[in-house]
Amino acid sequence: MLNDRKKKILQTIVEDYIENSQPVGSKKLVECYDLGVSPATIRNEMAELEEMGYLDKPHTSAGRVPSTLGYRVYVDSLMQTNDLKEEEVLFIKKTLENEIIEVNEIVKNIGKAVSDITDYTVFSTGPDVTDAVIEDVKLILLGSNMLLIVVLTKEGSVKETVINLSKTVTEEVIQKLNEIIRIKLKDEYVKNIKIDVLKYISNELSVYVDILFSILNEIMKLINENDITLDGRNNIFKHPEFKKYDLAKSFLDVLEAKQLIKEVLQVEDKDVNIYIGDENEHSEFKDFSLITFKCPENLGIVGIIGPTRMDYAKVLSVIKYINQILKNKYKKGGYVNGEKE
Amino acid sequence: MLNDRKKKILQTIVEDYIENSQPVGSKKLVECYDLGVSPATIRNEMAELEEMGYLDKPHTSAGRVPSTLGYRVYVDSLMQTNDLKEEEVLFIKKTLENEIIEVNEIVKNIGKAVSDITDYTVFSTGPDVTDAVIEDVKLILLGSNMLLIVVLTKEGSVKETVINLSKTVTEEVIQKLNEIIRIKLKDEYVKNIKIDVLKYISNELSVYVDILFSILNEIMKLINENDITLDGRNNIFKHPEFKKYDLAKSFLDVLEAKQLIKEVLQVEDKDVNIYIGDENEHSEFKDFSLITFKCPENLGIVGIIGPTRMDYAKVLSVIKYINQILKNKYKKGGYVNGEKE
DNA sequence: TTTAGCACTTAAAACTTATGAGTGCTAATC
DNA sequence: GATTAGCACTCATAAGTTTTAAGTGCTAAA
Repeated sequence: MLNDRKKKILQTIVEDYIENSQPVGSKKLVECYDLGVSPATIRNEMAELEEMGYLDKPHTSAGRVPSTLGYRVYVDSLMQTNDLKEEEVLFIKKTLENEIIEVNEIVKNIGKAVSDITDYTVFSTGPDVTDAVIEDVKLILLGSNMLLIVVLTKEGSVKETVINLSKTVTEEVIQKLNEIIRIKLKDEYVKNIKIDVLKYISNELSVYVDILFSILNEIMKLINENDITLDGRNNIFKHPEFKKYDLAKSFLDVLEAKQLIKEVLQVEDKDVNIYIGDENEHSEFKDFSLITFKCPENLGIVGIIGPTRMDYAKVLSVIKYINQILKNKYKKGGYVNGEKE
Repeated sequence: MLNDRKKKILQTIVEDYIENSQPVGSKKLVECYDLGVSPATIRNEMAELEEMGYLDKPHTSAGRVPSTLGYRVYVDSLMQTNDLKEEEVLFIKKTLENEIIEVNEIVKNIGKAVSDITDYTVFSTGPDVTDAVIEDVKLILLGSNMLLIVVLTKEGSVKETVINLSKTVTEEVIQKLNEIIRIKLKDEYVKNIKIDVLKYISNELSVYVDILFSILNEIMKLINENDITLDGRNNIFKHPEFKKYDLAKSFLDVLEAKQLIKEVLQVEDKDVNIYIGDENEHSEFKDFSLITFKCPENLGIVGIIGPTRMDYAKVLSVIKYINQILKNKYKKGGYVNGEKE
């Protein structure tokens, strides 16, 4: 479909534009890159590439800019990932070596590393809870009417919350409730825990049925919640397109829409997905590009968001490297309760 | 020092500028406000006010703008707080009525209410830990080598963290450690807990001295940490001065500097402090105004940050009202373990 | 097929000229 | 003496104009 020269030209334009954020003209292309033909030839090719939909022209006398389709082709078949710089490798290693207590922290470290190295904004969320299996539930009475609920999963996630109890209960009652809940929920897949299971549990114990129900309710909330961590929020200011007030504002507004971000991260597609500009399903993202990365061993999902003129190759190189580290480190089925299995 | 007319003119200029963010001229002043004199007279007065340092002139043909000193005088002696609108009163009441489980949530609710009503950015932090008295410490073994540490204070704050244990320990050992720690720390003022106390505790138990020490260490960290909550981060976009890219950027950068914000909130001055522009000690704040509000009954501290052209009267009215509600609600010495004492 | 040459396009930058809001001063008025 | 009408002056902003330069597309020659 595209001859080699067109491919080369398209690739060069995309890469130059990503680097300099300036429309690329035929003359510059010939001068800076070794293409072996004259500007006129390039112009002819560029005109064809534009007609085919791979390039856009901001206006007649500007150079060319990649279209969404142009980026798409670049990302799918022209781009190549590179080895990271030594300091980047070291930085990632160091960040991922931070002592990890709880499985959700792994993805937090990843998010931090990626945002620092790429200069983009990164959001991340821990292991998918619906795949999780409950390991243990602990109820701890604090004072006379606060209850700390801790849910542990086999994957090593620890989730806690504190609730108010509607009436005062004794340590013994709590222990009994805890025992019941533990027996019923231990080794259960989170996705299988439905309201009727909870009803069944609460039926067994009629005196404290209201307390039990509110505890179970809270447990449901806990295990189904997945917090979003945001890194490098202000990194947008490092990219010239965001000097436009409105774009910066809409970007920052998107970051605040946690629910939206949750949805966007829950893609059931490949492990690494790239959504360029208006390829994004949600219109709020149409001026940005999004790369999602599902970490191996269900460690979590990371989303990198930046301008459509994003350094896709760089981001993917980083992801690739991190993916490899994670695979080695957490090879055999995940990270459980603070140690490798 | 300032005659009544000058006061009236200064007040009117400040208020008009706060409302419209446009330099105020003599003609407009006479037209819109009932001053009873001609523009020429106003001009003479304004020239004097400028000479005295209360007004600034962006340029010859612009109107006047309050200087820091002008705002200062306004805030100190000209401004009057107003009753809130009914819907604002209702909104605050509703927000503060949210079920509160833990004492730190009160100030979070306050922060949210203030940022929603004032359209400024608000940060908040819970009760001052150094005044706190430890109520209880709970150690809960999760799996074989994760330990959940919970510290309760008499004030009703609950702080938790999970640590990795360097070696596997049994439930019994943890119980024993917990007992020792509880006895030593219960009813102790946080500010009195020093390293030597901890050393003394750990000396009593020599076998697990390293584990105990890391637990104590973590408890120290926990009780001395005070998280900052941020509300209405993107509210800055509601104020025209932040259409200037650089100002918006520096504002958002300040918000990320959590350590700086912590310092700024720890003022040991009055309960309500107003820092206008370059009155701020930290140069990062010199383009903004900051109002700090120390909630009654040591519930926490709230900081409201906005442009120097901030609606001080509005913010103070809101603070005043909230202060009154809090005083009534938590009258007798605070909020303990989920209920009023 | 490639390219030199050139007329054409156009955004952005650099000037230029209004416009108008606001001032400060002077001299007349209350 | 305080106030104000009148008016020349200032200056940022907006609007309009010209220049510049980067880039294009087309034609005809290589």
